[in-house]
Amino acid sequence: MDSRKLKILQAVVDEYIVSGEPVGSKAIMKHVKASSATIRNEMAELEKQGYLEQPHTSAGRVPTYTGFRLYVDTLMERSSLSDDEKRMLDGMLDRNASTEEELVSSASLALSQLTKCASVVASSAPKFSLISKVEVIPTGKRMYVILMITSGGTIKNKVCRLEFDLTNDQLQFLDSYLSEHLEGVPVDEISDETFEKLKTAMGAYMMSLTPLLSELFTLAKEMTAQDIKLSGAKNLLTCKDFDQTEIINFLDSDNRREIMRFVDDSFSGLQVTFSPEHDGFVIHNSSVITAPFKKGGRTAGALGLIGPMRIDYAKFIPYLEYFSQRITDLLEERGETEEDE
Amino acid sequence: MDSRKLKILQAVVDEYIVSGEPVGSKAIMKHVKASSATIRNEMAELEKQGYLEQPHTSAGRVPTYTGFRLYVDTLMERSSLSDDEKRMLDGMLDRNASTEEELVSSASLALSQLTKCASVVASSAPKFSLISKVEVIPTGKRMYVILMITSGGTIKNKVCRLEFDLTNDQLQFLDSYLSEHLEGVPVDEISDETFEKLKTAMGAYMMSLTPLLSELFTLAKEMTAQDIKLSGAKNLLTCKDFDQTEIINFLDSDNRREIMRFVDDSFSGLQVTFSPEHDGFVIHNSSVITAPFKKGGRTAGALGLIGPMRIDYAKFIPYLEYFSQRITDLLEERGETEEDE
DNA sequence: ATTAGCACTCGGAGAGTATGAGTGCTAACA
DNA sequence: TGTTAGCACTCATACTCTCCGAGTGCTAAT
Repeated sequence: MDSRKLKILQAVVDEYIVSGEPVGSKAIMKHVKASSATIRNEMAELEKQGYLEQPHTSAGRVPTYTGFRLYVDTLMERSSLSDDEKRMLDGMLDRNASTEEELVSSASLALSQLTKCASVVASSAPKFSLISKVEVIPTGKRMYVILMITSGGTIKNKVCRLEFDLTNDQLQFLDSYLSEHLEGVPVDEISDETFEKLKTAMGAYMMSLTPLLSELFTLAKEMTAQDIKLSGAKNLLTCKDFDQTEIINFLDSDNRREIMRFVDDSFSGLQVTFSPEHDGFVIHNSSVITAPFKKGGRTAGALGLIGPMRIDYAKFIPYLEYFSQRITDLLEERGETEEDE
Repeated sequence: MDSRKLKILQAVVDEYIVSGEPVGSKAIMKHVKASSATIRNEMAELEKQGYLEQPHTSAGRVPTYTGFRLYVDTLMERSSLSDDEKRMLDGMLDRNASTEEELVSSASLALSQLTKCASVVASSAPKFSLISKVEVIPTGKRMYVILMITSGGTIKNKVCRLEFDLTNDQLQFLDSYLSEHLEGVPVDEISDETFEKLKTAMGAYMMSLTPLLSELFTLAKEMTAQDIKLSGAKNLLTCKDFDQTEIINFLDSDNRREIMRFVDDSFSGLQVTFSPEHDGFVIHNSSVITAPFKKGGRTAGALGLIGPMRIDYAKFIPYLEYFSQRITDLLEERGETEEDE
């Protein structure tokens, strides 16, 4: 493809990103040394090739999804971060966060504030992390709390209401059995089979303990479930590129699944995807940028940005990259002092 | 005040609630035996008295806040629930909920779905509940989890990252000290003084344990903090009586405080308040209905509904009352089988 | 005191018009 | 042959104007 045509396409996208309105041939003259007539001819061809489109006959051109794709993949010139910017981004990260989750959340919050978009954190299920503690604690009559902690530092608990109170015997047996057989086991190894095995191992206590075990089992499942957290979702509402009712529906729906779909395969590296590439067009006219972060050498999750297709890629992609790099670094630092996991 | 005038006011409000548009004199004729001219005269007077107002000269009348006040306080005819309705409401309540929180949440969710409004739950801080368990659990290097459970069944935990690892001695000492001196203590008795006392009691361990204690202390504070949960907030966005940007701002702001303000004094009984009565007009044109529920004879929280001023009071107030009654009953039933608290 | 009748008001919908940004095409030019 | 100036054409947007009708207040009759 003609190099001038590419330049024109780039100019159209650049211009469209800042203005949000169809771009005419005259506006392009600032970027490309050619007359408006020439540019018009080229734009007509770019339209035939599917990179641009006209909302109506007498309007300027708007990049199509294919146009954005090309722009992001090869045309765009990423701006690199100034030291000032780096300092600012660093300042927004919560370095005192005591958990990985808090650290990543702070990055997500910062992103959503800086970009006025929604930001998402997908903590990949720490499948490789081990159960470091399981405990059943009686609280009030017939009420029990199951507590589970992993080596990764995740803590979850579940309240369980039984039909009958447990005897001390039962409780002690359960407690010692659980600590002996579950602690040190990778969370993702808790399967239906382990559940069955556990049940039979209870022997005479089986009847009374089964409800507790089943709760314990679902708790373990929740542990391995990939978690997703959205921040700044409200920003999407005020973004005029989106259809408000569509956004409301999106926020209403349980969007975890929806989001997961297009965050999932981003774990290998920075990635930009557009709504036509997301199954079922979750939000029309949107794009998603994701960057993975690592922990102990393995991808531990991803940081994402959900915004309109005309988001300022050149500026925000570096933000995202910087955050994911810093998170990786910080987790590394910490990892050195914790040998388990 | 003239009885016919009251009837007319009632008719205007009734009509306005269903239509959402200014009500003309002709529409009132269906409800009041009088000619449109008579009704017009009366309406003009009601306007002078401040109960009605006209958006513009040639439009019908809209009730003012004062009009709504009078309507809700004395005019309105509450519909009573049919058996079918009761069954439906019962069905929406999660009777298997293992915690009070889950139970009340299910009611709140149901309310927001039925009314297409936002619903709020304010669990009054269970000040009278006791700490039934405090535990410090090591997880990974320098990482500790503080776990606190109250007799009411609330569980909270906090991750704490220390500068140095604790010795077994320190940990054991802390654990036994905490269980001895904190378990059985009402959560709201944990004050700055207890914190100081705790610190000095640590003796030689003080230096190393203080960070943990301070986290423990904030955890206890969080326990007594009144909690508020909003469901169906999105409904407010689609409600055409509200200014969208105002709603977005409201959702953006940390609305707990805002909401608390007008839920707080509702703990004595069912109550309807209007936005002009809420400090700072949190949302223009809104009204809030709240109903308290009890536990062990004491008010334990309130269920609330946030909607437009033209919400269907006659229908929804009974819903709210029914839910709060059922919750009170269910908590009572459970209370009987749990003697503590 | 109530009501029928009437003139008046005013927001909102619809039609017609002007504007101007932007196009495609043609013909001239380097 | 690729580029450009010029021009006629298109069409969304904004604006004005008019009409309509729901609803009012007032007056005079009941």
